[in-house]
Amino acid sequence: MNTRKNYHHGNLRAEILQRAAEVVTNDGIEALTLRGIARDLNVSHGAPNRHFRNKAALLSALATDGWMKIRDATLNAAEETGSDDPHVRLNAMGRGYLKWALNNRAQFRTLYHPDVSRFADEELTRAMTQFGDTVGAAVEATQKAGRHSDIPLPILTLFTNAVPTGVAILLIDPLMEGDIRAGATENQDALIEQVINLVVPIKQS
Amino acid sequence: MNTRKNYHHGNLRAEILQRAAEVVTNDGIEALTLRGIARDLNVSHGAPNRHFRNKAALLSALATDGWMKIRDATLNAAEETGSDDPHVRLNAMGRGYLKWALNNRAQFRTLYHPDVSRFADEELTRAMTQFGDTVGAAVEATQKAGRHSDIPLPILTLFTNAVPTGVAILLIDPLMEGDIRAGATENQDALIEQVINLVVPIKQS
DNA sequence: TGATTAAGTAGACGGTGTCAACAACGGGTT
DNA sequence: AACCCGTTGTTGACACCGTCTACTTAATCA
Repeated sequence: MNTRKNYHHGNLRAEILQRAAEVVTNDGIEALTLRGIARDLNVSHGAPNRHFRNKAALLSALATDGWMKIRDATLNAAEETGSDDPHVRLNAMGRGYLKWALNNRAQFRTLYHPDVSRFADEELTRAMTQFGDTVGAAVEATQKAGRHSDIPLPILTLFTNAVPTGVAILLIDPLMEGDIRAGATENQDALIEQVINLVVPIKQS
Repeated sequence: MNTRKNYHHGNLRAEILQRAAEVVTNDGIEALTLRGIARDLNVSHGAPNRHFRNKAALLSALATDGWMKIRDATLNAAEETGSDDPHVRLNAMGRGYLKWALNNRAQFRTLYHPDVSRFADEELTRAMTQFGDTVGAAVEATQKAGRHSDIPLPILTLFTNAVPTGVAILLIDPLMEGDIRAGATENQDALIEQVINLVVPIKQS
């Protein structure tokens, strides 16, 4: 489609990232290949190496993007409540996280993929840290407001994080679909709401 | 060590599985290679193909073994309580699951690895179903005993499953170790106990 | 204009999974 | 005992992959 005549591509790096995201979405991480992407972009097989030191770096960039996006989704969900009740906000964050994960399954998978985390570069760790800080602060706020005030904050944070993470992984795994028919899109929102309410119950005021 | 003179190996399939488990444990899934295993066993590079149709089938067998082992660990933990209180039993199951996962990190990772679940064979799905049934029954028992009796059983099951799963994945991910220093082995048991108590509180009698 | 550097190309290398053709073994059947 | 035949292991080939190096082209800037 892009009948460029330029020898220089201009923004190959961005196009590689976009195409990689498509491939991961359509065919999964295991189908991602540097040479394949180069072919898709009508570019020589060595071109991607100019922009990504190796395949792990590409994966890493993809995961970095994912962490930033899921952080945005989480934060936006909190803002959209228009409330300043920590419980209401954290509850919304959990739902926002889960909704994003279920609507971007392939990219979500990259976040916890072994090939990614093993060779994480600095950008990736920073993106993860930012996400962790964001939800960490929200969890702390709920505890100060009285939620499980008797247990250590790190434990409460771990628990709070684990539920959306675990639910997303269970629901996304194709093998589980048989067991959990709740994955159907119709009642997806209801499912999310009910399961998140178990972690962060909204106080009746 | 095995200075076999036989042309026929006898139990090559079992040895491949064992060696594969070692490799995964030591160097991770991404280091697993059919040819490498063949080399390690002093066998031609094509030999493994007689026992596993392709690499995915080997991974699948590994995951099947993992599901059976983690089910055993879970069931044993319940038995060792010597109690018939559903809450006590389910609580112990959660701890047994988590302990097994943290002590067998590499194999645990195979359970949710994308390359595995995508090409699951019948054995694997059966092993997963058995695990699911086991904990599903335990969860149902707690609900009948009064735990969250107001919400649908599938939701409660999903939630109960998600916590140990999510916690294990978060603690195992090498990138998280910075954030969650609770992974240290000394207080690992205490951590497990506290986080599981948040999902399945033990009734004071 | 001319030099320097970034960006893309072309070819090679070793490694991998998988397949097909072949060879060795072992257990029945006669 | 001789034979047959299916199982298991071997060998060689193929296509593909990631990565490296040397080369070429284009763009920038003094």
